[in-house]
Amino acid sequence: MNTEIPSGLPLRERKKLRTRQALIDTALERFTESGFDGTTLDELCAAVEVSKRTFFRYFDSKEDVAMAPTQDLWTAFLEDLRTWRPDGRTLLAQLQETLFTALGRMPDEGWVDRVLLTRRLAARTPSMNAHGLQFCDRTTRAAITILKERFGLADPHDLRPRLALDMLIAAFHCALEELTFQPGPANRDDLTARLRDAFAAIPGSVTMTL
Amino acid sequence: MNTEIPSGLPLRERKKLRTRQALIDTALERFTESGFDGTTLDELCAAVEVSKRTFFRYFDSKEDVAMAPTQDLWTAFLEDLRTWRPDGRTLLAQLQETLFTALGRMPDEGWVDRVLLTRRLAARTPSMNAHGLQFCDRTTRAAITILKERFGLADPHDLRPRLALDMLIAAFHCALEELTFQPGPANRDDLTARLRDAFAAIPGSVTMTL
DNA sequence: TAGTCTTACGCCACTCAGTGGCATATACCT
DNA sequence: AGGTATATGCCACTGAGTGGCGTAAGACTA
Repeated sequence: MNTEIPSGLPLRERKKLRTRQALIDTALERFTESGFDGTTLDELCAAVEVSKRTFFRYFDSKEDVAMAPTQDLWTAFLEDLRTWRPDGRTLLAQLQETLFTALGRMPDEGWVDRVLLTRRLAARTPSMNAHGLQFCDRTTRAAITILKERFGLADPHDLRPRLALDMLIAAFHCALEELTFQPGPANRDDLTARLRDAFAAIPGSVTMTL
Repeated sequence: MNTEIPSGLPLRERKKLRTRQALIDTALERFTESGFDGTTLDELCAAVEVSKRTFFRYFDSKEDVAMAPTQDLWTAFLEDLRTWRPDGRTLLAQLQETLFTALGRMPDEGWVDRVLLTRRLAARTPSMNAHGLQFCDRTTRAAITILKERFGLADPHDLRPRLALDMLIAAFHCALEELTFQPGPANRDDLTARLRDAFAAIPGSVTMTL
């Protein structure tokens, strides 16, 4: 169920990582079982044996703790984007590849399952959905800032980078949703495959007729 | 500052419309002046001389009241979408036109200003931004449902309609953002113009190279 | 115009998320 | 072992949002 704790760190740091992970796991468990609104923070904190005050030193909100796995992916994405050299291909194609790279850096044991739990929770909890979307929005803006820093992008009113990023996110959401409704367990490769499909559908969505 | 009240309605309904509008206007005023978090619902309710209990009979949340103007547009959009006959053109092109039509039905006195106030508030208030995005998401899903009802859309795994809708929303956000940073007042036509620019940028965003 | 019915509203008490302050404990360092 | 830094716990508080119930005000009917 867990991401292993790197043992090279000082005891204090290891403890912190462990409580953090315990909060995430327990939260996903309880939220899934009793619903997001049906679980109080006091209950969650009691289960992990941590004070509510401490909870808020680890996470910004009740929604935040359940979003952590997804958050990890996009944090990795932004990191990769910072150390990235464009080749001749399409911006969109390269963003897609960067996302694949980031995806490859996620723990492949249980990570996708946690992401799917998050997604299913968001599907039935408006405030979680809202929080997740807001996080995507922040990521988009951060990515644009990075693009602007690394390559001039002379015209600040050029809307294309922003639109390209939004398409990336949209495709990601599509892929996740497809995977959510897929019966049986899923792993990182399944997500990758769904992502490829979603990316492939982008050009057609612009020219599609009814 | 106000949307006029249709005088054909019974007194009770007119009163309701008036308190609703008063809540919206006062909220935008206070939020803009003192910040979203710097304004309590008790203050707002006191200013409009309404109990907090009543506030929640009109709106679902504190964020909701400030989003009302934008909400009106997308509600109109969905209405138009329901009574819509496809011609030979691109799905995306027709969605764009539907949005323009809906836009034409908004009150052109002050409406855009309210939308811009909302947008500026969202820019500096995470919870408002989140709420707004969540609303867009709901709209997207509703639109897809409508599309599916009206034309078979045989394959439920065809991602293109969803992606097209997301592009429409992305372009709308781009247009709004551009308008937000434009100095001086803005009217409905300005928004229309920005929208055209944003829509025009979509194909290029797929093929753009860096 | 009176009488009744309906519906919106106000009030009150309550739950729960989130915050600030301060005392205490626990890991770190020398 | 002793001093320092930092994470945690406890307590009291604010503010959003809800449920229940009595009351007032608009809406139909005669």
